[in-house]
Amino acid sequence: MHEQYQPREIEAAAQSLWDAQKSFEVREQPGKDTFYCLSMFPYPSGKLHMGHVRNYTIGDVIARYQRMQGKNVLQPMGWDAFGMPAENAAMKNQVAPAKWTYENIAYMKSQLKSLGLGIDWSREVTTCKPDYYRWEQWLFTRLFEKGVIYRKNGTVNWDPVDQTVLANEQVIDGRGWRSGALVEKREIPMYYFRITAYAEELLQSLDELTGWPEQVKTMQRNWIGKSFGADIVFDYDEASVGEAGQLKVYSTRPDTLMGATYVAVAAEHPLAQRAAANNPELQAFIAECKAGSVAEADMATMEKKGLATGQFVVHPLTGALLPVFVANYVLWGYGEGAVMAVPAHDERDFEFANKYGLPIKPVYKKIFIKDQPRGERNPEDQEEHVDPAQWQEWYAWKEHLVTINSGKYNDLYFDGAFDAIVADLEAGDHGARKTQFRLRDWGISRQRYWGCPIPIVHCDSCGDVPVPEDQLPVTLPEDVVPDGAGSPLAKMPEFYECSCPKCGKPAKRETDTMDTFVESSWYYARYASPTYEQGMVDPQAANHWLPVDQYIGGIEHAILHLLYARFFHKLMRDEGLVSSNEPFKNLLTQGMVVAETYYRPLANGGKDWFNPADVEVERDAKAKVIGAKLKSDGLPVEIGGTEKMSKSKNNGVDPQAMIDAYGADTCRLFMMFAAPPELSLEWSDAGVEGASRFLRRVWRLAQSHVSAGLPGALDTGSLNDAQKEIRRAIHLAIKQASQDVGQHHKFNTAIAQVMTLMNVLEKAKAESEQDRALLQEGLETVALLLAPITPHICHALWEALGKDGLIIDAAWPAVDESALVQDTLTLVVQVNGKLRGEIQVPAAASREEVEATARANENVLRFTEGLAIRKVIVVPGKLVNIVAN
RNA sequence: GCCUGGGUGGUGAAAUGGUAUACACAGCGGACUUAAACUCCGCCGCCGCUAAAACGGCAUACGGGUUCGAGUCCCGUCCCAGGCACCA
Repeated sequence: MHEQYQPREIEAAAQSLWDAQKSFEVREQPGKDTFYCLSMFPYPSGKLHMGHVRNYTIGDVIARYQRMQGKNVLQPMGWDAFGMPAENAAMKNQVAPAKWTYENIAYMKSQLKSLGLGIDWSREVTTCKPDYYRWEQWLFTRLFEKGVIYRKNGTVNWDPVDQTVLANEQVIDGRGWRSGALVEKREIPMYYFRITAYAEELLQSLDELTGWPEQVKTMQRNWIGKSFGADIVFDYDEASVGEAGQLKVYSTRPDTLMGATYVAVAAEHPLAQRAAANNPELQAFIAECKAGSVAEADMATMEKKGLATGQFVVHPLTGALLPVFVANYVLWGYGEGAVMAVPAHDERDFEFANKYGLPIKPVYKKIFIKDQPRGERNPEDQEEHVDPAQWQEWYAWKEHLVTINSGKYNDLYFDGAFDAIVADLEAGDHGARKTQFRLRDWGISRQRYWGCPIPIVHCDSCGDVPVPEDQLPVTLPEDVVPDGAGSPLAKMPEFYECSCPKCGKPAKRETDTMDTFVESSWYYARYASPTYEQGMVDPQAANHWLPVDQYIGGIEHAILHLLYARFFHKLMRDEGLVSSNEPFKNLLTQGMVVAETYYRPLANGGKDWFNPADVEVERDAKAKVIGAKLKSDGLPVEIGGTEKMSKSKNNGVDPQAMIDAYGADTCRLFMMFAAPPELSLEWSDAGVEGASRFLRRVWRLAQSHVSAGLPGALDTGSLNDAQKEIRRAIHLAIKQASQDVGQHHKFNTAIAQVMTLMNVLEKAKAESEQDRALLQEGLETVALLLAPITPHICHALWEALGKDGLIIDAAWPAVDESALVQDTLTLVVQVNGKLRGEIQVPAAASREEVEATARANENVLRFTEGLAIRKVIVVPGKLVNIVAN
C-alpha cells in the first residue's frame, strides 16, 4: 500500500480492471432479483456539466448499493441525440449536426468513463441512429392506422422575416431571436398523439406509483386537470348576429350561470370573423391578437384586452341578451374557443368587466352556519356580518356560500345550484354535464431537420399513407447543414420525392420530423434489448427488466418527459410489447447545480458576465462576503446571486477540471455530501478541498494500520468499555448509513455518519491485538459504506485490508444490534418546554424512577420553586417535561 | 398569471411534533516546521452578566394559531426557484 493517497493511479487501475472483467455487463439471470437503475440520458451538448455529474453519481451510488444487496443490477447509458442545439451549432460552425453530435458523444463518453460509473456500455443507445429511430417510425405507422395519431391544424410561432417556425425558447420579448422580427401566431397542419384518450388512465395510475415523490404526482394531476362542469349553449341573437346559430362554452362553474354578464370568444372564432367582416377596428384588433408567442406564460401575463363585436347571444335560462366580446386571452383550439364570463366570481372576468364597464352581478353570499353536513340549512344560521374575531372563537361556526340573485335557484349551496341549473339546461337542450381534461393532445410535428422523419407519404389519390414496414426506416440524410430559414428537408427533392406505397403514383414524403420527446419516451425499454432487430423491443427481455426500479433525473422533467414516457409505455403495452402499466417504479428528482454569478453593467444596459473561476471574493473579519473583484484587473464586479449554471450567465464550472485535479472519488464525494439529492447544490471550491482532505485521512489511517501487519480475528466477547464504545460507533454508523442510503437516498447524512466514525477511529488506541482487530473492523466498515460513493479508493482499501475478492462483489455490512446496547441513557429535562437540565438514568429505569430523578435535579428545583407541578411528560429515551405554574 | 417546491449560523447543511445548528467548509488562536504547505489541538449563532465560567434571554423569512412542547402541523403575508405543452 502506497504511503500517499494517489487517486490517479488508483482510479486508472480500478477502472481498467472493471473494463477487462466486464464487471458491469449484465444478462438476464432467471431466479436472481433484478434491479434496473436508470438515470435520464444526456443530450450530447459538447461536454458534461455539473448537473450530469450529479445525476450520474446519484444513479451510480444507488446501482452499486443494490449490487451489494445481491441484486442483478442493470445500469445502462445512451444519448438523446436529436435536437435543436445541433442545428444551431451547425449554422454557427458550418458543420453537419450529425458530425457535431457524434464528436460530442465520443468526448462525453470518455468523460463519463473517467467518473468510474458502473455502466453496461454494451447496451449504449443513440437516438439519432436509424437502428433506433426505425422502431419509432414503425410504432408511428401502427398508431396512425389505429387512429391514435391523427392530423389537424396547430398554432406555432412564425418568424415572418426568416420564414420559419420558432420554438418558444427562440422567441425573446415577442421577437425572433435571429431576425428580431415581431413573431406571429400561424396555423399549420401537424400530427398529434391522442394522449387525451389516455388522460383518465394517466391520472388513475398515479395512485399506483407509491415510489414517486408526492410533489411530482401532484404536478401531473394538476397538469392533466380533470374537471367536472357543463357545456352551455347560447343561441345567437339573430338581430345582432345576422343569422341563426349557437355558441357553445364549457364551464366548471355552471352554478354561476345566473351571474354571467357577457361572453368572450377567441379572435379566430366564427362570430368574431363574421363581426369583423365590415368592421375595420375589429379587424385590427383580431390582427393584434395574432401577434406574440404561443407560450402560455406569455399569454397569461399579457394585458387582458377585448373589443365588443356588437353581437349578442341569448342567456339559456333567463333569455337576457349578453354582449359578445373578442378577447385576447381566449384561445382558439382550447376547448370551444369561447367562454362565459361571471365577473362577480372570477378574478380575471372581474378585471375585464371593470376595464370595459360591464355589469357585475354577484350570485353568492357568505353565511356562517353551525358546522353540520352540507345541504341542511339550520334555523340558527347567521346572515353575514359575523365579527371575525368572535367567529374564530366560535369554532363551530363555518363559512359557507349560498346563492342569491338567481331566481328559482336562490338559497342553494354549490352542489344544489350546479345540479339544478345543469338539469334545466339539459331539459331545455341547451347544455349537458361534462367531465373535461386540461391535458391537450400532443403535437409532435417539427419543421426541423435534425429529428426523426415522420414516416408518412402524401398522395393526391390516397391521402396520408404510412410508410410500409418493409420500407422503413425513412433515413435522415446526415450530411446536411441547415441555414435557419425553413426546414432543409422541404428543400431536398431527393428526400421528399417518392412514389405512393399504395397506388405507386408520384407522391411527396412528409418533411417534418418528430418532437425529440418521442425518442426519450421509450429509450428505457430499448436498453433491455438494444440490438434486437425483429422489433422495437424483445418482449421477453423487456419484461425481464421492466419496470425501471429506480429512475433518476432533474425535477425540471416532472411533467412533460415523465408524462410522455408514461403515455408511451401504455401505448407499447397496448401493442403487446410490454406487460407492465407503468415504466418507472421509483423516481428520484434531483435539484439543480447552482453557482454564484458576477457581472459588470454595460453601457447598452446589458451585462458582462464573469466566470466564478476568474473572480476573487472579498470578505470581512467574520468571513461575510462584502464584495468581489476580477482577478485579471483587480477592479470590482457586481454579485448577481446564485443561479442555475448556464452559458448565458457564464457561471458554469467545468467538472473536468475538478476530476483532473482531485480525481473522480473526490468529485463524487463532494457532490454527494454537499446536499441531499432533491435540493439544489451550490458549487464550492472549498468544499471539494474538504472532500479530498477526508479521503486522504481515510487513506492515512488505513495505511498506518496495514503497515503494522494485519491483526487476527476480533473477540467481541472480551471488549473493555472503551472498545465497546468504538464498536458501538461502528455499528451505529452502519445502522444509520444503511437507512440513509437504502431507504431515504440521503447520501449527505450517510457520509456524515462515516465521518463521525472516522473521528472515533482516528482517536482509538492501536496498542493491543484486540485494539487493532477492532480498527480492522472499523476500516472495513468505512470501505464498505463508502464503496458505492467512492468506489475506486474503496477498491484499493479492500485489497490492502487483505480481503478476498473485489469490493464491488462484497455484501453491504450488517448491523450487530448487540453492539448498540447502552447501560445508561442521558435524558434532558424541561420545565414548561424549556431546557433546564440533563439527567443520567439506567436504560432499564421505570417511568417513576425517571420522573423522580428529573424532579430532584438541582436546576429543575430552581425553576419550579414556588410553582405547583401540574403534569409530568416522560418521552422514553428522550426527555422529561415538567409542567408547572 | 397559473401549478409545484423552498426560505435554519459567515457558508453547504442536520433534526420520526421532543436537547435547534449534527457533519463539513470558511474564519480565528495555538502546536509542528529554518519557512511554507501538509498535519494535529482548541474556539466559533446573537445579546446580557462575568476576570473567566456557571447562568439567563433571544433566534429556524414575516405575522397569527394549535400543543405540555412547533424548524416540523394549521391560517395569512413576503421573497426565491422549477414547470407552463416547440430548450432538453
